[in-house]
This record gives sequence, structure tokens and C-alpha cells, in this order.
Amino acid sequence: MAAVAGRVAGKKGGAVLSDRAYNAIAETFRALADPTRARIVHLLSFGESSVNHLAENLTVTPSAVSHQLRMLRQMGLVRFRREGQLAFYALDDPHVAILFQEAREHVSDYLQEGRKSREWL
Amino acid sequence: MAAVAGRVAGKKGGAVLSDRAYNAIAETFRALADPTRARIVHLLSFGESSVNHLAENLTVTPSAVSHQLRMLRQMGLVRFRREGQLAFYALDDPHVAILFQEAREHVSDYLQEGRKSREWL
DNA sequence: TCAACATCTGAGCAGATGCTCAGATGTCCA
DNA sequence: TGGACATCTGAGCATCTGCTCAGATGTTGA
Repeated sequence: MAAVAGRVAGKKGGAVLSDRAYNAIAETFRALADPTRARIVHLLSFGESSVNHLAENLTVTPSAVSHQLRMLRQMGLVRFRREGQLAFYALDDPHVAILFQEAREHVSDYLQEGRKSREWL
Repeated sequence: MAAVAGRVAGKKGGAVLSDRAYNAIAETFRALADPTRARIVHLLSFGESSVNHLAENLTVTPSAVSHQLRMLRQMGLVRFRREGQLAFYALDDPHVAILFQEAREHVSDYLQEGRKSREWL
């Protein structure tokens, strides 16, 4: 009831957050909510990489990768540095790799409950 | 290069995954990539709740909540039990609450770097 | 059985998303 | 400077998403 919804944020974990907080959290998930971006983030968890290198590994055009990288950059998940003609991208926050790993484990657990086949993990 | 992309999945963490794995992981993030669903998941992290109770707290119609709950159910994030006329929903996997908390910390860290104001967290 | 209540569901619409295409920008080297 | 290469960007499109609306389904108690 209103007693719960109206509670103001105090310490970590125990209270309802502001609309802006939920929007930012949802935006973070949205950054990872696409297979191409998920694969980019997973590749970057092994180390920094150039745009073309990512494009080759993902079998996607450099243009598409660049578009997605811009989105990830705007959302604060990756940073980049320029070296000559190349732009190297890397994860900007350890939480990002943790998020990916946690989602991977959720998927693994979910499948272990036998609701779907598991041969692909 | 191809040496990385071509590596076959071995143990946890160090290898490229299958397309189906990335799709499932992206789908998990997509489940949380909407402010309304993020708020539902956060509320449910405090304990199970009925549809109307959620709708009242979120200032959203019961119909909209029901639609979102169905999505969360299909994605394996929540389960429900019926008690009389009421349907009580709850988180179905500890990873879900962890994911939310991790995203929240990412957002908090991101803001602490001074790229945006932080008064809303 | 009937009314009241809680929840679910399908159709339809406005807005968002991801890709491709074409071209612009930036960098290196001769 | 000029060509080659890597990357970025905006426009346009087919598709997807989340909501509302109207009505169906299911449950309880009289």
C-alpha cells in the first residue's frame, strides 16, 4: 500500500527508489538486452578490441557495431581510446562483466530446472 | 582474431558462447529493461505480492501489470501461486535480485564519476 | 445460479529499436 | 596533397514493444 510506495530511499536495498533511479537501472539492462550488444560486452570482457575486430568476430558490419558501441558508450558501459586509425573499446565498469556472468548463471540454472533443453550452454 | 572467435566453449567464463546462449542472456536482460518491470522485480524482492497490490504501488493499471507479469513468467523470472481470487507473484531465482542490485550499483558508481547529478539515488 | 471481484487475454496503435545504405570524418603514409 | 583505410553518422525501413480498451475467464459467497 501507500506506506510502502511512499517510503523514501534510505540505506541500500530496503526501500523503493525514485522514478529516475528505475529508469537508469532499466536503461542499464536495456544496454545488454540485445544479442549483438551482449556478444560485444562478452568479447570485451576478455580485453579491449577494435571496431573491425569486433565486427569480424560477430559477423556484423562495422557500421552496425559502431552504432551499438555508441549506444554502449552513451550508457556508460564501455570507454574507448584512439590509437592511429584504430579505436579500441573496453568495458568501463567491473559491474558490467558481473552482470553478464550473473545473467549467464541465471540462464544456466533456469535450463537446469528442465524447462528447456540445455545442450547449447 | 579468429583464434578467439573460433574457440569452443570449455569451462565457465573463458570462451565464446553459442548464438542461442547469447539470445537467452539478452532475453534475460530484456526482461528487466523496462522501468515498469524493473519496479515490479524490485517490489517482489521484498516478498510476494498480488497483481492489484503491485498495480496500486506502481500507479499502473492491473491489466498492464498482468501483461508484464506474463512476460516475466515466460522468461522464468517470477512464479505465482493462486489463493482464492488472488494471484501472488514472487521472484523465481536468487540471480534475479542479484542482477537488480548489481545494476543499481553500476548506476550508482556511474553517477559518482560525476557525469550526471546524483541527487536522485 | 447470480453478482462482485481479481485476473487474464487479444486487438490495435503510437513510439522505440536495429539494421542497411550512402556518405562524411579522421588518420596514416608516400 | 592524395589515396587507402578505419570509423562514425543520419536517414529510412521493417519489426518490436508497452500501453489502453473491451471483453473473457475464474473464484467466492449469498
